Amino acid sequence: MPATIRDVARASGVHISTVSRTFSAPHLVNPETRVRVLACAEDLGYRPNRAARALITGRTHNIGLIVADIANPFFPPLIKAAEGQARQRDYHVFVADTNEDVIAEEDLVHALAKQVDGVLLCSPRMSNSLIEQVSREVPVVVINRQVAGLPCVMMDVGQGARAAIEHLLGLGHRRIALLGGPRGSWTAREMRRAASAAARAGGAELTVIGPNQPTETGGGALAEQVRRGGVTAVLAYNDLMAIGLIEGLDALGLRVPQDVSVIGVDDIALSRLTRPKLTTVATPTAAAGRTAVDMLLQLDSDAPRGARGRGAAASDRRTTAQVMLQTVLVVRDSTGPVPEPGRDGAGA
Amino acid sequence: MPATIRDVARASGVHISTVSRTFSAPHLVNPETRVRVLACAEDLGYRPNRAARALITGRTHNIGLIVADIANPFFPPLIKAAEGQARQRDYHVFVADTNEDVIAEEDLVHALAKQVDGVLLCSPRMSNSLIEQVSREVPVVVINRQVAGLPCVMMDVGQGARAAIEHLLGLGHRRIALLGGPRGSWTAREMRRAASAAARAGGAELTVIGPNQPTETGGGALAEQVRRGGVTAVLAYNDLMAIGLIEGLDALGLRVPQDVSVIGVDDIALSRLTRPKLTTVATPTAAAGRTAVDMLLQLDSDAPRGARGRGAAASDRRTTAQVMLQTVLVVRDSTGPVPEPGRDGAGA
DNA sequence: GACATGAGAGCAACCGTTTGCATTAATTGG
DNA sequence: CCAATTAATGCAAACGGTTGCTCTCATGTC
Repeated sequence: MPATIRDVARASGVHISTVSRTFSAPHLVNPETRVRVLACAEDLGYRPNRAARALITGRTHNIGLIVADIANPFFPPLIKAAEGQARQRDYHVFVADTNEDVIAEEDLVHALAKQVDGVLLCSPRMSNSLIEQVSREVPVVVINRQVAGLPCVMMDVGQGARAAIEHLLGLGHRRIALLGGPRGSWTAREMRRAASAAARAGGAELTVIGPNQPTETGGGALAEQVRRGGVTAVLAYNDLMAIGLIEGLDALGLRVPQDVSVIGVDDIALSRLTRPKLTTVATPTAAAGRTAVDMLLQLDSDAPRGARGRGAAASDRRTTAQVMLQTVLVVRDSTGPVPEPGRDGAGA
Repeated sequence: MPATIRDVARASGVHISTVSRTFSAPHLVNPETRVRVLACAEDLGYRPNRAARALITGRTHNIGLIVADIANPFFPPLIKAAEGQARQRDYHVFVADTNEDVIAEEDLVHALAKQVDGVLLCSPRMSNSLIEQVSREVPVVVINRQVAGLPCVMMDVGQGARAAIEHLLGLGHRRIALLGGPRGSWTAREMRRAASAAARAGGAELTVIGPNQPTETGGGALAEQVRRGGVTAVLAYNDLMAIGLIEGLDALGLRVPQDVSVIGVDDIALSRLTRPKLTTVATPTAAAGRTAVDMLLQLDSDAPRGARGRGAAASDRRTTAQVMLQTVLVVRDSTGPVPEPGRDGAGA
């Protein structure tokens, strides 16, 4: 069985409180004593029991990260960044996956609440009011969504979508489709708003198809619909859907970008590997992960010990930071000039 | 602040031990009392504090899952399967990522040890002796590696590699390269052994290139070397490397499968999306995840409470299960007949 | 009617830490 | 030389649960 603080105390001939202080408040113990205690601890392979420590300090030094789908290549870079940042601050990240399921999401966050000091909700699918309720139980930072009164880190997909549409307009496209994201996604709503506005401003027609599953399969399934729509360009909710769509279009004999231009969002590693290489809106996922961890830890150090919950949490925080990270359009090979130039009267 | 067991006891007019039993041993409390307690608990939003419970029961109901690289698409399906299986058994999975780093791996497993009931070591890069040492501290199930005396779940990549080589032999290839995996990988060693044997048996020449980083970049970087080697077929350590290699070969003007045949391992979702679609050895990752969780939980229920560690753990377990899961070769479009048939005198 | 039986609930010790307070010894200032 | 301070340590009460034991009844048995 693992050595406890008592074993160390016995071995080094001091009281357990001295051992405790040797680890959590070294300046309070005599250097000589300290080295002796440390030696004994080392000797016995002692490691403080975090659960016991958490019980009394109220700090587990763990943070939870809930993502919609760990298999979606969008998330891993964010997860890694968060883990790295947390590790630097002596925290651990526990990742959990909801399978894009609202129920599982709620269950998980509750289950996690008690064993972490805070939760990062990444691309949550649940309702704002549910999120607010959760935030009363455990400190929360929301990623990829705006929730009033809660700390959020968002990526400016609105601007990204606008840039994408303008890029297409510049290539002469006037009939464009938007492949919508999953129901409940804030990002999907933002994209839709921005894309519609940009299309309208440019005198183009934007057809919205969705909501959809944000996967290759989801994208591939829409190929037929895209063809029937007679559009010359498509902006997809994410790269995965874009890639699936290209695959699907290919099966229908439509070439990208000769027949149809396709733009994705996220700039996942994969988008550089497919052929054609994907034009996409790059989102700063790693930065988002790091920022979110910092915000959560900040929140956490502000909160007086044991003062969690009881409604006050969300409201009386002096400044509830909301960070918007910039996106950038990366033009690669999946977009090109509209097939029959001038047909819509754009140029002349 | 969250309601504690005492609040519930007060509200329902019983002793805390009765509340405790209402949750952890319902049959010991009078049905009437039980419903009253449950009602109060519900009312106060009471949820047992897992940390406190863990302190005395020695069971956290969490299991740790340590993977080499969460961004490698090989892992997510395994993670998801493990999570699902665990959830069914009322356990939670905490995923952590080591970045293919031996040091981080060791740190993580130690940090996790105290807050979980067991650890799943997936594709560990550390030495066998280190793994054994770790297993003395916390129950461990090893995935994707064989460690004597420890429960392991492996995938039969040896057989897979053999099948792959034989497939290539059947297509007339006689000069084949093997792109090795990362240093310390058991899978890489197994593949190498089996592939060498199969090649020798078929009268072919096998060049081993490696060890390498098991990523697209790692694979892409080897294109030049593959060309110089003058081989007509390549078996890569995994799909990611295979895909990277194809990309790299393409940049050098070599076509797959016309000029070079390429086979990967894993059958990640992506391998169906690239062009050409990848021929690959499918590994039963989801099954591995589920099996590993079951084995760990089994282990855990065998162990008498608090009897962890002290050297006995590994040795006196009556049966240390070692499971080998089958792999299967999936032939797609990245393999084809050798360029100049008969040049090596195979057919006639 | 005495007695064993068992169900239901309470009591209190315990899990491994942290931490406010009390105690002691050594150091400083006047 | 005494009082006041400070440094180092010990003491014991928490934290939020679980569980072996004890106690009280109500029931069933002969």
